Amino acid sequence: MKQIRSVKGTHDILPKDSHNWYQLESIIHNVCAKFGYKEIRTPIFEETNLFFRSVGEDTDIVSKEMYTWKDKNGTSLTLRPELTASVVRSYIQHNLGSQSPIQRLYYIGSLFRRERPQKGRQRQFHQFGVEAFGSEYPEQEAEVVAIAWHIILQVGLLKKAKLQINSIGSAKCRSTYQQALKDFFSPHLAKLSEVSQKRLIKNPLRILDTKNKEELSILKNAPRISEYYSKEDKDHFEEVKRFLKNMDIPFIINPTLVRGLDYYTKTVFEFISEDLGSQNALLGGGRYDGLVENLGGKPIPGIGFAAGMERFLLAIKENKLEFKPQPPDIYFICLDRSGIATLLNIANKLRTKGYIIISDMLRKSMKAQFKDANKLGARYVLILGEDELKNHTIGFKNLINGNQKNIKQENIIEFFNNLKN
RNA sequence: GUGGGUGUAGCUCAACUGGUUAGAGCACCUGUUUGUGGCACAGGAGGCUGUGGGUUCAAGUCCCAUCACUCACCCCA
Repeated sequence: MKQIRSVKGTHDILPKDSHNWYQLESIIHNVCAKFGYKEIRTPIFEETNLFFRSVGEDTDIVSKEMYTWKDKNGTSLTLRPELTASVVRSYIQHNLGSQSPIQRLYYIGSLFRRERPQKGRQRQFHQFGVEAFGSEYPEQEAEVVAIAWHIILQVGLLKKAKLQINSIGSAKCRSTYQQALKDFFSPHLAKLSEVSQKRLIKNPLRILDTKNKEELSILKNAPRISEYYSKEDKDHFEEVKRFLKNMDIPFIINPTLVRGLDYYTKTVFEFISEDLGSQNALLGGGRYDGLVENLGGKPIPGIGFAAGMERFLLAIKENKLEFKPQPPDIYFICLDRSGIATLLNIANKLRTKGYIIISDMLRKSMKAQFKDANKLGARYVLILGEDELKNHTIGFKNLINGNQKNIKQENIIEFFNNLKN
């Protein structure tokens, strides 16, 4: 019979790795809490229309990468390929804006895109991200970037992650710029790739982040978005930069950074890491002042970012910054079957006091149990054998220095509490 | 969707131009120590060499197909 494997592009998170996920998640929760952001959890699938209207029908994500099916009642449903759309939907649906003019949210969850897997890219993958609704001011950019910066600091990747920022202007200046790009590229039409030719019509901005060498050389002389900023756009971007400098968050300006989703406006940014291979974006985001309105809400400005959990963990691993799993405090050894009930009872009492205790389930030899204790990194071993049972005591051994003594069973909790101090 | 690379033990990898029973390290189990871990030594278990076909006296090795994994393009976290 053919063995069933996990589906292409999906991965099991095995016990030897799961603690790394747990640690990363707890850093995310802690940092977000420091900024007053609250977690939001939305369903894993949505109506397909949500992504048409937010991400954009012409993007690759929507046009060829979504897992979409028809529900029994005929509605088209889709496994979410990104999370901003869902969060905005939820924000509008529950009228969160009326509870407070500022909504600071963050999320952690699975996403699905049907792409060819490669390093740092899977079909089911995980992102965390933040979304802040309500403020049009540049300090909101500063705050959101600072959250990203703090998380990167906490996981130890600050030296490896480079922040790039750009402004793609507000909707008005962007449309004149797009026209300018069309005018500029038209004479070079023949030299452009097929994809770029299509983009020239639909979304000329996207030509800017091409990797094609020939196109890059044409690009050198292309008009810059910065020449088309309105005064307001320009001032806004200057303020963002000033605030970041004041927080000592280093960045470089990348005028070709445009990002692939349709909804971005003004500030866009990415943290790049060189340890990720070709898919080098660790985290990316930007402002999306029109999105809430686009999806049927009030004209509320918003800004956020999304970060790849797998990419974070990959970079953490490459830099040997992996978290240490928590070892048990105590390994409880039983030598005599008649002692099992007593062992389970005492172990449970110690657990209610907060100790992590592991005991053998295979009735192994004492030697094998000691080996387990050592392998698991337990600090202490408790031993319950014939003699101890007879005398109502427990053998105690410190595995670090080898010291050993006998303790009365009734005093065991007190003994450990004193040990801690 | 397109292109390259790789498939041998749980993991990392050996096996000269095709040649006898496919090996090693790590991990696992047991023992040296009948109630004491790490270290050392000894032993054990674990394989349809991804799958199917072909060439050959003979295939892990060569050829074809297929599947899987992987990297890259496109695009994105």
